[in-house]
Amino acid sequence: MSEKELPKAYDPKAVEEKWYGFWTAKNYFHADETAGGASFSMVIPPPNVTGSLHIGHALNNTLQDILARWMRMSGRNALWVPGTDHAGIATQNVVERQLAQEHINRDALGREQFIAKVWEWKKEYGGKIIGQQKRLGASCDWERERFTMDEGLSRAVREVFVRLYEEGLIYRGERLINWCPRCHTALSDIEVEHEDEKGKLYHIAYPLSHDHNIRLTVATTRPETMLGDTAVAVHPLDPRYKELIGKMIDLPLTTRQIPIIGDSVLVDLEFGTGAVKVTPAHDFNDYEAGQRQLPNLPRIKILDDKAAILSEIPDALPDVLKHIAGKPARKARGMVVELLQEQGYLIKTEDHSHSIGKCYRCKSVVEPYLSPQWFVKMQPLAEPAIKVVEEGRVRFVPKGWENTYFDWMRNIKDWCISRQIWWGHRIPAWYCDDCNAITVSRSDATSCAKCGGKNIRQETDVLDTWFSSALWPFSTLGWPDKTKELSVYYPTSVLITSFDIIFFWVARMIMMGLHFMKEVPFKDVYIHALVRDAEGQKMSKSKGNVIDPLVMIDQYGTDAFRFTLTAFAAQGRDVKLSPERIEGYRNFANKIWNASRFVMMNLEAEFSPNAELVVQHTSLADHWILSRLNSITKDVQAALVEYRFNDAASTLYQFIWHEYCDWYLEFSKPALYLDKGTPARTAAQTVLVHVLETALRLLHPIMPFITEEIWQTLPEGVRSRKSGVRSESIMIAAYPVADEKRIKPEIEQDMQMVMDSILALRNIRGEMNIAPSLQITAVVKGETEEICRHLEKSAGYVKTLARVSELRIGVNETKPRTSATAVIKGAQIYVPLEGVLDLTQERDRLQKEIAKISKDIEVFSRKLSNRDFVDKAPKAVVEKDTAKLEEFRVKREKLEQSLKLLG
RNA sequence: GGGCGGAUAGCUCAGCUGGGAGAGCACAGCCCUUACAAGGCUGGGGUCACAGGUUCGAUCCCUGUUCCGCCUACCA
Repeated sequence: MSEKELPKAYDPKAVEEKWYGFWTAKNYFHADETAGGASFSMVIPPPNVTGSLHIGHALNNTLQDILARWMRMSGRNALWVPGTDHAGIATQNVVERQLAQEHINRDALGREQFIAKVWEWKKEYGGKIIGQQKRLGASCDWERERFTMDEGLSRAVREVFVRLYEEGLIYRGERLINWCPRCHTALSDIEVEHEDEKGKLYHIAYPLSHDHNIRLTVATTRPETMLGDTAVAVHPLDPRYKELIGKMIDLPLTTRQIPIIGDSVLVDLEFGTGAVKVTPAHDFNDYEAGQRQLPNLPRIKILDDKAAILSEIPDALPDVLKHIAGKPARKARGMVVELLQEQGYLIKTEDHSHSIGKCYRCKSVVEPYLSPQWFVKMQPLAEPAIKVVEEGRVRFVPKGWENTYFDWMRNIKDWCISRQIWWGHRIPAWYCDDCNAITVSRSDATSCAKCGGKNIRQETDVLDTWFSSALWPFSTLGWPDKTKELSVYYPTSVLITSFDIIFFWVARMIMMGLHFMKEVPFKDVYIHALVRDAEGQKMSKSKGNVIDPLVMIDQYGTDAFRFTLTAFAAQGRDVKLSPERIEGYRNFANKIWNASRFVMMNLEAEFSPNAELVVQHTSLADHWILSRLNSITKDVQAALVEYRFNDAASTLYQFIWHEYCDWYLEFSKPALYLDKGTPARTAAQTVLVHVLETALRLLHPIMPFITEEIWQTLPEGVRSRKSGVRSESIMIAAYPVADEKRIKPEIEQDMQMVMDSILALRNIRGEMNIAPSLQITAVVKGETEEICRHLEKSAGYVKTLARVSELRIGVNETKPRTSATAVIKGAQIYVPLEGVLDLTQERDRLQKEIAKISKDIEVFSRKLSNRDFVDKAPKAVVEKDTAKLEEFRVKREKLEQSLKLLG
């Protein structure tokens, strides 16, 4: 047989590292900005340095790698920029925890030392995820790997900050913001996750100042904040209370008297008691209502930065504070309620569920907190960003996500960008102790820009991590310098990401890209699904349902894992993943492996394809598989263009397994068993290996490793060439392009008839329990001479694949006595059963089939006797159905005859 | 409260602009046939969530209902 033999089963471990090393050594992943040609570019969503590759990254990176490899093979100057995000709060938390184990406290360490520790940590662990992306096969240009805190990107951050400040789009002010008492920092609105919680609604009576016998009952879920109440609101149209507006009320537990105000936004007539306590320092609604109604309404803070009750609150009774000062808000709640009850102010308590905000990093309850922060004015930036999506200059795929984007963008609020942590880009602003002016500067300031004084100190806050991510598409390409990279690769071609960071990242990139580059950052945004477990649950460590990509890769191989993710990445659907699925595609990899092994076994070492021989000796099966190959090449290309990754995957799966392996390899066997050098054999070999080689190239973007491994073992002459030069790797070979002339529907139809005949005969064998080893006789009655001639030519296929020793074909053939019958389009097939038959079973089968077809006939007759249908439906449809009905009738007649003949 | 998506075979899902319901897995039967048992061949299995409407005809379009996800919100 052959000199070249592959191992019997595909072993991913043995090949993956080898080829990844090869590709890297050859520098294939590197994109050359001076190379010219049409470019294709993407930036990776930078994973957190703290992260390790989870299944979401794996899907995200796989899809990008498919595009990168496909585009590269298609001749584009393809760049995929990798990198990591410093992930301010997340990383600081991780390092703090690590230090805590060594009993080191952040504050004791000091800012400088702590940051040094984080860098140390980053150096040691920050590269972990990069290594994992490499195991996934990611073809990123690693020479261009960036980090959001590296020198160049930090420069971009400062440039952006200063320019926005100078344009008046960044400002500092005291506002009510979301505060995480655990991380000890401000958060932006979208960094707060809302969760439903079962709580209580407390009804508390506030006595009117001028007459203690009249009491107004307010309802609240947070009684402890009442110490910060500075008003009570009622609806201005509420007949119960409108007389009271403007009157004063005594705030229980304090000596404070506060006004009753009317506010139609704050108060819902239908809810609670119709009266609301107003705590502007600790509630967003109340803060806004205060600004709306009484700009001078005092804001009394009652919680400190750890969400504990302050020890000094204006007008609070001393005994109250002695009691609860220093207690966390939640604990204080019960104590306040107790006090109110003792003093007769608590009217009642009822169950009530409402949503509370939690920190997206540490899940602590977030407090509205009054503090000075830095903000970006968003509306001027949002408007052009809305426009480009409306105009289609940025296209979301699937389109539905555009609504999500618009909703948020049209109601956008100013972005709180300051964080009270240490790890991140320190805000380049300096406060002057002499004149209080703020100096904002690209380089570290040494004196006050206003008074020239040297008494300045830098802002201690750092920027929100997402501030630097927003610049990613251009900062990674060298901005603010005018680089060749920017001119070649910006705007990038497509961004691949998941929906949960549309606000955090996608929207902000569009805004910043438009503002600073005057051009969109990417033309398409492909939003992929979220990966869930087999039960549809979000994967999380606490649920214990996490599938570790690295474990899957170890177990089933990278290619099988990648293929699984691709196959399930249907647009707009969540991916439900389970190891069994990966196993299924591991089997696919093995199938490809063995098919290749078969091909190789049937090639001489010195084999070289012979195109001329193919022209002269091409069989029907050859034409057929070539037609199918070109047809699916077209489909795969079309699917990739439209980001229908799953369609590309299933098309290839279907073709390789069920057309190439199941049928074509079997068809080719007779020719392959001819003597060496026989023209028909050489022709078959040529087609066999050509289709394999093309299919491997089509599949390479999804399954890079196995395709390279097999491709490299193919004989020299059959590996595709690029401009006449044999490619030294499949990853730089040309991506197949369909040759439309080779797609021949009539050939596919002819082949279908052959396959139908084989299926029919197999079916008879199966149903009649004819031993597989037993050769049978088959009689075919074709409806026309043409059909008979065609089947006669293909008799070899039928004989081999259906194990038929004697095959009689003709228009005048008749049904032999006691034979099984099968009807296919254009012919009847009979198998004499003498010696092998089970009459009862066969009778059952025929009766069943007659019943089935009778039902079809009934349906169609009814349809065709409907005058409306015949008159109004398109002619072609009516004709088609009429023909079908006739076909069914003939078929039924044949079946009934067979049944009779069977006796 | 607002919005989006889903409901098709036991399971997971395809079904493009309406024209006799599909795949994979699982299941059952038969096969170690010289590429592959991680395999081959064959088979069973569905009122397309429910109720209306449009149409000659609806899994597909429209309306409503129920259930399930998710996003979003200033639900004291």
